[in-house]
Amino acid sequence: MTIKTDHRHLYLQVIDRLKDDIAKGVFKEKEKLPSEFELAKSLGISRATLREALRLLEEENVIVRRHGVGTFVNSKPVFTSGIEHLTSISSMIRKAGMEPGTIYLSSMEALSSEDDIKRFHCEIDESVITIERVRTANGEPVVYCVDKVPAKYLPSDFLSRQEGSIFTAIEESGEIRVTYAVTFIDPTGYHEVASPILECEPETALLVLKQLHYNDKDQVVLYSKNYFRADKFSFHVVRKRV
Amino acid sequence: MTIKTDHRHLYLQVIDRLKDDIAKGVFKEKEKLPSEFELAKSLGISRATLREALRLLEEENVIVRRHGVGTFVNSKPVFTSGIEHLTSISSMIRKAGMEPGTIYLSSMEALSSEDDIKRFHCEIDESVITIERVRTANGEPVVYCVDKVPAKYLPSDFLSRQEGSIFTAIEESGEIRVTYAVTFIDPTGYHEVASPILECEPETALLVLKQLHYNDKDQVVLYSKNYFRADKFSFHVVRKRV
DNA sequence: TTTACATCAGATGTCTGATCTCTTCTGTTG
DNA sequence: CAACAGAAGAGATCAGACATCTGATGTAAA
Repeated sequence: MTIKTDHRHLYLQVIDRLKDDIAKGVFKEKEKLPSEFELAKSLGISRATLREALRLLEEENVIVRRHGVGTFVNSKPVFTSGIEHLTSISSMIRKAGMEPGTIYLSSMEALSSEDDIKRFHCEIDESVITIERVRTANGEPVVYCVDKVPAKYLPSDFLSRQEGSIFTAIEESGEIRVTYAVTFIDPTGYHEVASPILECEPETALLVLKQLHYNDKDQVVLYSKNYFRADKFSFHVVRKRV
Repeated sequence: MTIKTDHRHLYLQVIDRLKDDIAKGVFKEKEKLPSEFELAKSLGISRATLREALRLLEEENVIVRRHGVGTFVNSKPVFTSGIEHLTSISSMIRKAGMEPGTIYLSSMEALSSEDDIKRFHCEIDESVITIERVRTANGEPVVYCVDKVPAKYLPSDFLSRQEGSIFTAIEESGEIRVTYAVTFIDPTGYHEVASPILECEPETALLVLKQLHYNDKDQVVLYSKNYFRADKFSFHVVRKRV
């Protein structure tokens, strides 16, 4: 029994536990999973709860269940870093085996523009913070980021910090949690601002991801525009038949 | 009672039924859903089965459940046409209010190349069909498509048809069903083959989607490379926090 | 009047244990 | 050897109970 009691729902903890076990190799590819009855017993939970977890793992393509046969671990834990998962740029760079870095270009605070009001559904006299940064991989510039966030969502001392993740700063108070984002994908050839900053030739294509980050109340809390060097980054998506 | 008995699992039928009801407006936005007990009773199923369906609907963001409060219909059925759903180019064009068309450039049948063998896990002497087409919207070229598919997956008379969806042709026999695809997103500036075909200037950016289509046995049955005019198409993704 | 606390009803979360149905294996029979 | 019947094991579904959370309401104290 751990000190820190996990207050999240049980089936979510079970999902994490099973994913961990699969990742650690406790359960190997194909076959392997014990029957629901045994698995529930060994996890110390009821079969009903285990089944809720299994159903979601099946939906995520982590496992496959066959009536009357058993539950199987799906090999290929590949696509998990696809664009449909919201991950930070830092972790993407780190996963590629390189060291992420950040160069702050500018921060400014201004009253909300017409676009801001539309985006954030905020008041006309609200303060909105705009931050420009360049993300680097092993010291080389790879992404140019422009982030906009209403000042009320950030700690008051944020502008003076000049470092740290905006994401983390927003969630710092504990009142806001970014749960999902809608990303618009937009290829660009030469971009007069981004291309020089990223030190790339005019013929190097850029991929622009415009993202609206939402909290659990479906309010936009962060708008970011990221210019990726297409020759350095690769994105993929798993598309499901509907 | 309908004649055709539905042999799919019960919880899947329940999901469809609930989605239908929401679409039809039987259950309106927010609030509305009866308690699990009542809903199960009115659907003639057990609460456990209903809960399996509800859990998946929650995962799909169709509903929201709050412990001790109730189950609510999530408004905004918006983003459903995002890139994470596998839809045909025709339907994308039609949804934009334009008339889709197809121009066949070439079809050829050849023995598998080294790449083909790697992609399809096929034999070295197998026949692979390559089809080049241009998709049009209101007569204007917007997408250049190169599709590759092992001949064994297609009806023998396919090459002589010169029309119809490759997708449909593959599934025609009833033995194969494409269940999902993995799409790699790749922006390009000028492309020496695609750009002239799409009649676009060198500075018009292209978005290349390379897709591996899988059947339910996780075999690659179709590889397609689609060049979209970036000024005509827009893609978006809903990214979930993990 | 306002605030704080206790209580309660109703909803989802979890558990137990049983039955139903599907798939696979195995042994019998012709 | 093939066809069929049965058994065993697994997931699918069911029925009902209890646990826990949330929101509303009533009541007493400030």
